[in-house]
Amino acid sequence: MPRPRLKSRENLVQNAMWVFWTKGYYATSVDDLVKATGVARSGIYSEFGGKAEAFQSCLAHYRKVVTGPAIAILNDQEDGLQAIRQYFSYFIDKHRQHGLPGPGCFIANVVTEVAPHSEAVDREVSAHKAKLQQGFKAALRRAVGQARCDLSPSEIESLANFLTIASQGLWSYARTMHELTEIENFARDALVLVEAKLSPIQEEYRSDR
Amino acid sequence: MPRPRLKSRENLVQNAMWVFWTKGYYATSVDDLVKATGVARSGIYSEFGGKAEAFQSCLAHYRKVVTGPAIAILNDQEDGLQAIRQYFSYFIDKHRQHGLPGPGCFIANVVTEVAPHSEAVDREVSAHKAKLQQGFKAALRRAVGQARCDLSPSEIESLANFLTIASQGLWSYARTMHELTEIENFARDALVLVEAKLSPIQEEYRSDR
DNA sequence: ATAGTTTCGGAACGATCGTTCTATAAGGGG
DNA sequence: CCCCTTATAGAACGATCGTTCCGAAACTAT
Repeated sequence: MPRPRLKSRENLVQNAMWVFWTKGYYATSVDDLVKATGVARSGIYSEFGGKAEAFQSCLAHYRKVVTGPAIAILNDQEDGLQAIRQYFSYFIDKHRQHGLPGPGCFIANVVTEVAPHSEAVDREVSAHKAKLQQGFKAALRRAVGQARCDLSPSEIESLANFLTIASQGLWSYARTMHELTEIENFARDALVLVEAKLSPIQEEYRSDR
Repeated sequence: MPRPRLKSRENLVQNAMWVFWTKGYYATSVDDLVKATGVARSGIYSEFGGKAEAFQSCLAHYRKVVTGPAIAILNDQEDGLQAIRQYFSYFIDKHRQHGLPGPGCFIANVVTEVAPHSEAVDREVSAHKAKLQQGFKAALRRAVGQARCDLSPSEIESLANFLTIASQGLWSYARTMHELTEIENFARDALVLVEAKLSPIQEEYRSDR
């Protein structure tokens, strides 16, 4: 009965997400969304409700199609160390496709710009952080078992938390980096540190304080 | 001869900086600056030139009064490890004063929100990153000497780069953290990793790939 | 006291913001 | 065929944006 939607509606969320991701929330106008998506103003309002809700939907979409698969690698790849390696490779590949300076991680951008102003966004960010951290933890647990070293559960928890926050720094700076090797070097160094932690004798040489 | 400026002009940059720092660039209006600083619109325009220039001045001011002293600790504190410890303590103390969730690091906020849209801001961010990284490098060099271990210059460079980017993640997430211990734990874990790196025997147990 | 100079407070500008509304176009069921 | 529903494009809304402008206030040097 009704007039059929134009095909542009199929990719509405995907295209809107890209605009918010690269330009940020406040610097993106509804007109930007109209132009970038090819969907009429009313279409955007009927689909999302408003700019704030559109942003929220794009953020959820990002978690589903971008960070979801990345965290799945951490959870599913049997070799724990290899899982962490592939997690970084996943984002590095994305940045290779997008070109540098890249868009970084949508969530990393949102943490500083929007999360402090919106409870709903803050909850989404917290949920992501928890999922990522638990992914790192799962991967580290497997790595510890495979390396037969003696990291305690609380040490694994700490290291997972550290990796979560540290990689946030990487995806932030990816927005200003001009060379892919800068990202690759960080990932390599992170893995070297994890591997050092997994060395069975690390306890003997703890610092004195 | 002329009418004297009100005393509010003395703290103009300081107060304007705080607004940009906590609210971000696009979410801050010139009216917000007027209200927060107590300086008339014309005063702000005669002082800075415009909103963009005001932001640039505040960013430079932030580097002078906030990150400058922090990086000075890395460069001046004789004990290299202690220098890194005090660098983190410096920001943790600031967040203790400000309360949580805190403002994070102004520059960390700017990297994601503004740097991709402004060459001038991007240059300021790059300059900061270089200074911080070279501070970490100087502190690490002293720490290596004091621990009598065998880290190569390029390994020191890598570790300094890693710490620079990783701490960026910390100051980003500080905007959403509700417990000071979350920040303290990250700092502690970072130092544990550095200390592990400084163990003289770490080379023997390198991973196989 | 008066004239001169600069800041102050706030009105006013055009542009753009997010949002709402309206008239038109496009198909499916009677 | 006509009607009904819904999406479209775009006009229009009030609010707010960054910026400019102006009269009144405030202090000094004469």
